[in-house]
Amino acid sequence: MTTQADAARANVRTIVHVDMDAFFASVELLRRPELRGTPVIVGGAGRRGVVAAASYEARSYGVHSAMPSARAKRLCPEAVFLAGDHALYREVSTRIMAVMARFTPLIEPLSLDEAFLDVTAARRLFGDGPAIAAALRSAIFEEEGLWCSAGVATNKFVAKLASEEAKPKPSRRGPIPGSGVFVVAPGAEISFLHPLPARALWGVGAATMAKLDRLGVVTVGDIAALPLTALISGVGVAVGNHLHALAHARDERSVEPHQRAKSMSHEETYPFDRFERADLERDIVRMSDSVASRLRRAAVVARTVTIKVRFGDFRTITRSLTLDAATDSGTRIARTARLLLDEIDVSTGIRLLGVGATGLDDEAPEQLSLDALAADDREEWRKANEAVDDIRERFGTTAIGPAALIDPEKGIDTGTGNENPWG
DNA sequence: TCTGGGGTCCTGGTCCTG
DNA sequence: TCTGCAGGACCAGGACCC
Repeated sequence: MTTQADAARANVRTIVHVDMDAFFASVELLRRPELRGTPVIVGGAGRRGVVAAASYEARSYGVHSAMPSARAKRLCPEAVFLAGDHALYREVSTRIMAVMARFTPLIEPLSLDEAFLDVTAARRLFGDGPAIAAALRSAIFEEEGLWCSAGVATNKFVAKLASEEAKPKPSRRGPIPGSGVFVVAPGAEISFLHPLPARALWGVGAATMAKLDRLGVVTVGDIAALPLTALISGVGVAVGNHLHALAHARDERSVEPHQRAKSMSHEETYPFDRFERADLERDIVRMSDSVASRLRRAAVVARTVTIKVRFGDFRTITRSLTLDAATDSGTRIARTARLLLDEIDVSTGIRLLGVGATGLDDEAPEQLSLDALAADDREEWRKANEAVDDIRERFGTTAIGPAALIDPEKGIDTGTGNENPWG
């Protein structure tokens, strides 16, 4: 454990990583308290669903997130499956982030249930890093009834691994409580890191671990002991440099509070493979509309439209097209996505379809477009889109949608410019 | 066992342009 | 006018994260 004076003397940053414990499952238990003590699994219970979150009781059976739900059911037949309510999780997450904001404005959310906080300046007001982490943890529990684990260290990456150490551990006799807060004192990073398995490093997944295996690497310490050239020849330049830095506890990244999204997408796996192009085209319209709506809500426009197709044999391809001018129009995105889909043979069956937008920018859309709608029409459609967004804001996302989604006989936008899927 | 959804980042190939 | 080269943009896929 470090003290405030120690940290100040060392003139180092104090980073706290906060990670909610089994977040989705814990939120569900708040409104279903009768399920406490029983294994709860949040995720798709359908044919092709996977586990989004599992309570520690479920984890003691070997269930973990991203596991196919069918397998989770076999491992833990008595588990209660819940569909999940992302709108609720988002609401709770917003309130939790507000609690964090009382300690520091330097908060970088990683997801709904995780965030980095730079509390270096906050130490003067609230005490040292461990004290802040403990106070934060108590405040979140008092106000939301949810526990989190916190890691305290001098950089983001070590703080993240530290929060993992603080977490409860599943066991057959019930969850074993964690310490709640785990501190890696300045100067103790190497002795903390080196015994950990190499897989613990951010960026080491199955593929990279297989390459590291061939280099005889087991622990983080093994990576640190390798010459950089050997590491690079084994895993590539970018990954090699990255892992070499992490294994020596070097991570200079700052906590970035305001990160703009770089892409937005919507994809769906079908319960059964789809073969009909007309079905897929209707989904293209629906997904494009959803992506465009999110772009407008975020006040950004996209230059590149991407579709993702996963075939029945799990082979996955993407196709993308960069527009001459950025857009936030569902019509434009759908038209582009349909052009991309036209070049794909769907006769073997489609398991997943997705539409994405990348190359996001703040600039006004369609300013330079020559082939898009005439300027007056664009203005009309902009107003129409704004009206649609307004209706959805007030009455929900399903209150209004493209006409092509209502009448399957009618067909959709044929891509000639003035036609559109809305009417 | 049969593999979600929404993201980020990296790499390598191709094409275009100066 | 042709060729070679370098750099950038675009495209596709892979790996990884929560």
